[in-house]
Amino acid sequence: MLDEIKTVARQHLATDGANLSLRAVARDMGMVSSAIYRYFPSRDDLLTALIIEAYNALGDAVEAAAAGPDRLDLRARWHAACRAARDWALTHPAEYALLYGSPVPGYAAPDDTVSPAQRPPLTLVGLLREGLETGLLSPPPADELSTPLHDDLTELADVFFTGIPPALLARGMAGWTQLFGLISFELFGRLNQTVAHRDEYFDHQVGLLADLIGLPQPR
Amino acid sequence: MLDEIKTVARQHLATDGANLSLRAVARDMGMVSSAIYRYFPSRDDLLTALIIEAYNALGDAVEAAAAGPDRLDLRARWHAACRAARDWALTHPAEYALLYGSPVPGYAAPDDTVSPAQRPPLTLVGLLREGLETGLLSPPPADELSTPLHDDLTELADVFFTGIPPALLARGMAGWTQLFGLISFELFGRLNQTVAHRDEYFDHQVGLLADLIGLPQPR
DNA sequence: CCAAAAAGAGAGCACTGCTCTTGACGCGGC
DNA sequence: GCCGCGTCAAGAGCAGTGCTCTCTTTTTGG
Repeated sequence: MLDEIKTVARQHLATDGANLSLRAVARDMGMVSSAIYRYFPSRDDLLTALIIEAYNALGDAVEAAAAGPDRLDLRARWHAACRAARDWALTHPAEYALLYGSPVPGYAAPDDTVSPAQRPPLTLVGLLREGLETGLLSPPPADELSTPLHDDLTELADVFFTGIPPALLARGMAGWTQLFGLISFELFGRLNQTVAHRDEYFDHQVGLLADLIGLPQPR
Repeated sequence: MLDEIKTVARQHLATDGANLSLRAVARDMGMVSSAIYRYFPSRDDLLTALIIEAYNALGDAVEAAAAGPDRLDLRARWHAACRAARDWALTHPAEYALLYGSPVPGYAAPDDTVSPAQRPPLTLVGLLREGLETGLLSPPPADELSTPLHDDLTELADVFFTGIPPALLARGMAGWTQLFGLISFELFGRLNQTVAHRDEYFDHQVGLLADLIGLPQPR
């Protein structure tokens, strides 16, 4: 029953975006609107459930893609992970917008969402750690960071990304940011009448970021 | 009168986001809701007016910042333009979200918005053109692009960015994308409990992008 | 088989965007 | 002076929304 509601709600998400209507969902299920409130105490709780599911679906896709290629071919795994994120976003645009679009006004994401939300960036940075451990990836010079930023990122590394030097972490975050920007621009129509070959464009930009991070070229 | 409505609407935008209420705006002005419709035929038209104003405000800020430093110090101008965009976004978060957040469901941006929307990226790419003309910037190797992407970008350059070789244009677009991603992540709370020194973080990431684009270090 | 628990139905409140009709002003021509 | 006309605002009304409350039906368990 919970699943049925979520399924119908996902369909409405595609057309109505974040302001989907509980009453419309109820109508589609042949129920009366008040009956939904037995399962989800409020509309925001329904949204939260959808958000968590979406984060996990995206996380599954990215993690699976990153584990696909040869473990030592970091560049292939980086590309695969990025493509998986983009593919998921293109097939689930409304859910992606819910996750990474403008925050819904008046909606504060509860704590249950933060752990699923961290899965995609964690896998990307996981590639960096593996690169360091296998010696395939050499960290950028440490002196390129200002002191306060250095401290911020070492602390961040201690909590989430153990063993990543701050300068490399900054570049990893740049990659994650850029990946998000690329997908958002494409999805939100910023590439319309601009770039026709979206796949090639995306791959090229992801490759540029791989260069910036320092991922080695395949031999 | 039009201006007064827009001013009040901007205030509501800050709290209610994209789904601001015409009736609430009218209440604040001591009018009845139907009177607003004499000035804006629909809520979407009000949104459009706000969007155009916001694009122009952002464009003004970015253009002014890019013209501030020494004309030949491309890197300083790049940093200034990026900082201006971020500053504007931080002081006008709701309007930024309206421009670059998830598209409002059911709302299609009319053609009046595309020209103001192009001002920020045009100024950024304008820096690249000046760099080429003054010889301060050397374009990346042309063979790093696949053929279809090369064709796309040369065509795009012909229309909007005359004189920019496609490989450089791709890097400029990467910069624009990254700038958008950086601001969005910060504004949408993705840096909470992660990076404390936001200014330093932003500057560092913008510097990384400047490196990728090939902007020369100041002497 | 019958009581207890769970699930749905329905009415209602305050709110939304939007339309239509009605009434109040001010201004120029006769 | 007064009549028409265009501009403005007001009010009622329609269909929709999230949410709460009460009441009835259905299902379940001992």
